[in-house]
Amino acid sequence: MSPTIKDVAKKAGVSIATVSLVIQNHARITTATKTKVQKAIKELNYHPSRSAKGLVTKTTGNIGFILTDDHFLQTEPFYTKIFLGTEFGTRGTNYYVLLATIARDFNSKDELPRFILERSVDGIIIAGKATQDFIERIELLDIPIVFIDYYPNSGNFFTVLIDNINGGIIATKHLVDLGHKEIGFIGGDISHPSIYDRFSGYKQALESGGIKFNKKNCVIDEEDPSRPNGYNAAKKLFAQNKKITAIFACNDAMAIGAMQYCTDNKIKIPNDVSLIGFDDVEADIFLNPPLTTIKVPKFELGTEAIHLIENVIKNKSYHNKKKILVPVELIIRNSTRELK
Amino acid sequence: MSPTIKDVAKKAGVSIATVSLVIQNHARITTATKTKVQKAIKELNYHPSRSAKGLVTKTTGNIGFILTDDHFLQTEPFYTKIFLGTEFGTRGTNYYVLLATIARDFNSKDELPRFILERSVDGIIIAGKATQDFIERIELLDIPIVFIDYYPNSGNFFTVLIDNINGGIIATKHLVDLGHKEIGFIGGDISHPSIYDRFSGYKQALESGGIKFNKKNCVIDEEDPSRPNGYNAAKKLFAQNKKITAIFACNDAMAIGAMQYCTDNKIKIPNDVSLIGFDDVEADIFLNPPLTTIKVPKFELGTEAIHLIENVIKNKSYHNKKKILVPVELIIRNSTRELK
DNA sequence: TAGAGTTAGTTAAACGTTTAACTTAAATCT
DNA sequence: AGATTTAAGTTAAACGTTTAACTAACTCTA
Repeated sequence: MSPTIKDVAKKAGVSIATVSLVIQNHARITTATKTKVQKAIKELNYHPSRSAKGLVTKTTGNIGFILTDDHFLQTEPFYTKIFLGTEFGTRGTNYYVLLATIARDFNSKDELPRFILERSVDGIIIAGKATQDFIERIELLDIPIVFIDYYPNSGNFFTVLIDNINGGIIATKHLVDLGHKEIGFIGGDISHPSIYDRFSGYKQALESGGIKFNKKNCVIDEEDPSRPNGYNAAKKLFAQNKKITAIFACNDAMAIGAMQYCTDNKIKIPNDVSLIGFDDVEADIFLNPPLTTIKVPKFELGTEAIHLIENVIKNKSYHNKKKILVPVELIIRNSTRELK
Repeated sequence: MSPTIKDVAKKAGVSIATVSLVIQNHARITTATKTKVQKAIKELNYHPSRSAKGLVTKTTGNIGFILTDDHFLQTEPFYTKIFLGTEFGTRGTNYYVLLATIARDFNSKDELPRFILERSVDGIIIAGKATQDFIERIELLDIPIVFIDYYPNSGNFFTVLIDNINGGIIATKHLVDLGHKEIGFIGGDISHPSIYDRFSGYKQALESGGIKFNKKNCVIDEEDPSRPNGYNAAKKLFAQNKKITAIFACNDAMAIGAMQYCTDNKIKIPNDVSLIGFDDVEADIFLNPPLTTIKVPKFELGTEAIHLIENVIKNKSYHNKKKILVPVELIIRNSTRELK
């Protein structure tokens, strides 16, 4: 049987309360007894029982991670990386993270994830878009929530966000710096704050570069930013403006689709048109040519979310909701080049 | 505050023991009181406290899922799918699954995953290869273990496996049926039972087809089955035998690498050579041409593992270790064709 | 009809922590 | 020196379940 706090107490010659206080490194304990107890803990290889602790503190030590199921059907393991980041982020803590997927179109008929119904989590992280219906039901529960790469416009939530505006700016600026003037933007799901912000960055950089924004250079009506939609968007874009010499795709999936379109239509990248994506997914370097993109530190988004929710759980009172912005980085590969 | 078993007992007019027995649907309870209690549970929206239960039963309700970290750096989300399958598999159960990654070269200096050290799991699932060092340390712990897509040759473990031999057979038979005679095999990490078995299937099907096995048609010395290694293996293969008309790659990643090699060297697929992979990853359908492959039901591997470990946990005594074989399926796309 | 057996439910202890309230001894103050 | 404060640790109750042992009410059986 595993040793309990009693065994430690006996071995160290103190009461179990003292052991408990040492574990929480409470100020009341002298360093002398502290070391004594710690020694006993080491020697017995003691680990406190989570159940017993949970019973009295009414905590579970778990954090729920929620994702819409469609993300796992995608080729690009974007949110998977983020999830992995959360797992890594818990290493210094006493938390475990529990994953659950919900339907992309979660609605009133759907059940909440089991760990929520059973109150098996102390807080939850929602990555990517979730339906309003879902968010509203979760909010009623009075459980700490942190969003990643999304925030509902219905309130002021804790969120960790990609610096999409700046990403949009540096991506576009890169093209401008290369001498391009007719710079297209292709995007999908423009109502998603991330896509919207990338588009904003695009417009800002254009303006800073003295280039007038032109609606004809934009295709933003695709339903979501997937490869096939990137293909379609590229087709539409060239139909709207034949003189395009550079394209900024709102993410790498669409960029890959656009690249496919170009290949199919004898448009050489980067000779005829430069192409830049956003996200930096693994597939990028296997493309022909390897894709220039904006690197999103996916892993970090996860670790930041853990730190944030930890704080939110600790200070329930801490109500000045706040957003954490994770910086992005330009990765120049071979799909962009100077305009001749 | 959440309702407790006491609230339910009071509402139903029974003792808390009765409520507990109803929850476990113990035979001692009449249907009358059972329904009475269940009604109270529903009305109060009662959910038993996992901590309290865990404290007395010495269980945690968690299952650990262990994966070497390199899998998450790969483009193909193979094990991610399996993990997701386990999550799905727990829906009918009372388990949660906790993910942890370990180093690919885990050795004596490395720490075991936290949930193991803290005894926060009732059983663990190990997906893919793990070092002998890791497995040995885990075994000492006397905790139920189930392997997925791997098994150490040091013993007789519970495992859920892909039917790799049959997969190798049907893949090769497909090529044989198309009239190919000079059929290459490219593989990496041949010491991995999955790769080894696919190779066995290849040889068996060759024999059944009346084709003599030829070492010159095989490249099996790549370190692991990745895209770049697929590229290299294809190069070696053609260097060994120019007359190859079909290739069976041990997985899709290598097939994709091989396809790249062919493209770079003006070898047309499927006109000049037919190519078949193994796994059926998302990327396959975006390839040019889309890849014929053997579909591995990744999701199912996960759900099967959950069912298996559930049983192992339940019947600790059940020691006739057993293997579950998950069937595979031939998916014909455009990378294979009849030999002219 | 008494006694034994069976059935359906109850009682109470136990699980391993945390923490408010308490104790004791030492330090500080007047 | 005696009273008061402070410091460091202890005591004991509480958290919400499970389950062995018990009880009371029936049902048989001879």
